[in-house]
Amino acid sequence: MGTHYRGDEQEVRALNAYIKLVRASNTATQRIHRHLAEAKLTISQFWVLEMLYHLGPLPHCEIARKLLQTGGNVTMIINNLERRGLVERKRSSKDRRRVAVTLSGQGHRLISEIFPRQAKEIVREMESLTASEQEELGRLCKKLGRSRKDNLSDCKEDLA
Amino acid sequence: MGTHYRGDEQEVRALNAYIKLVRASNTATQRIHRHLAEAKLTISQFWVLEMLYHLGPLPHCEIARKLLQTGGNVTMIINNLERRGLVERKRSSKDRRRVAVTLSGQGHRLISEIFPRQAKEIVREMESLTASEQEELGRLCKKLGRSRKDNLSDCKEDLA
DNA sequence: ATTGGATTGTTCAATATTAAACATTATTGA
DNA sequence: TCAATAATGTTTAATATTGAACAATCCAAT
Repeated sequence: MGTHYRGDEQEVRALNAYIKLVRASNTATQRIHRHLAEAKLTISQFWVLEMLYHLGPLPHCEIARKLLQTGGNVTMIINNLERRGLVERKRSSKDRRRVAVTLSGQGHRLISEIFPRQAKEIVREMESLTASEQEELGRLCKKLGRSRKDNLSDCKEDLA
Repeated sequence: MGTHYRGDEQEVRALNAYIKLVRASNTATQRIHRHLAEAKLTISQFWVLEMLYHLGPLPHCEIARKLLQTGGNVTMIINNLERRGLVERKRSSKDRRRVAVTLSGQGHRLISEIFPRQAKEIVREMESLTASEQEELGRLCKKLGRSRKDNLSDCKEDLA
C-alpha cells in the first residue's frame, strides 16, 4: 500500500501543478490581449508583428519555430497580415525556398503604438507576484520546458 | 519568443516570466497529449470526456466555464463527440434552456482506458521538477490567477 | 556530378476558437 | 401580471491550428 499511496500522491501533485499552470497561462493570456480587439489583431498576429519589430525580417520557418506552431499556420497568419498591408513577403535570393517576412511602414507604425500598451498589460498582470516570485516562476517554467528535450520515443510499454 | 525587448527592469522581468509561463504551458500540453492521436481525440475533446467522467453529466455552460471557452466552441466540441457516439445530449426538464451532456457507454469505456495513460504522461512531464517545486509552481500560478476577479457567470444548478 | 534525403513554404480538410447575432426559456421587478 | 432583463444554447463568419500531402529547392553522401 505504501507504493500505491506514494503513486497516488505523486499523481495528484503533478496533475494539480499542470492544471494550474495551464489555467494561469490561459487566463493571463486572455486578460493581457483583450486590448488587441481595438486594433483588430489576433494574438498570433500580434506576436508575429512583435517578433518582426524586435528581431527584424524573418523567414516562415523561423516564425513557426518561435511560435511553436506549424508551417501551415504561419502561412495563414502571414496571409492575413499581408492582406491588411502590415507585412510584406520577399523571396530570398540565396536560398530560394525561403520567404522573408518584413514589417511594412504601416505595420511598423501599428506595432510601435501597440507594444507599449501590451507591455503595460503584462506588467499589470504579473504584479500580483513579487519580483522574486516572478523570477522563481520563470525559473520553474524554464526547468519544466527543458524536460525530455530529446525524447521522442513512444513508450508503448508504459501503457496499461 | 524570448523577449529581445529592452525596457525597464520591471517590464523585462514581467515579460520574461509571462513568456516562460506560456511556453511551458504550451510545450507541456503538446507533449502530454501526443498519445491522444491514437484515439483520434483532440485535446478539447479529451478534457470534455474527462470532465464528464469525473464529475458526471454537465450542461454546456458549465463545460464552457471549466474549459474557459465560449458557448459556440462547446457546441462544436459536443457535436463532434456526439457524432462519434461518445456523448449524448439530454434537454433538462427543470430548465428547458439547458442541455445536459452525458457519457455514452462507449464514451465511458474510451475515457476510462485513456485517462490512466494521460495521468502517467502528466506525471512524467512534471518529473523534471521536484515535489516541492511542483507545489511552488502551483502556488505561484494560483496566486497569479487570482489577480483580477472578472469571472463570468456561475452556472451551478442541477440537471434533468 | 548525381541522387536521395532534408528543408521550406503552400494547400487542403477537419476541428477549434472567438465574437456577434439570434431564439428560447427563466427570472425579476414594477 | 407583464415587460424588461438575463441565461442558455445554436448558428454564422472569420481566423487559428493541426496533420497530411505536395512542389520546389538545397545539401550531402556516394
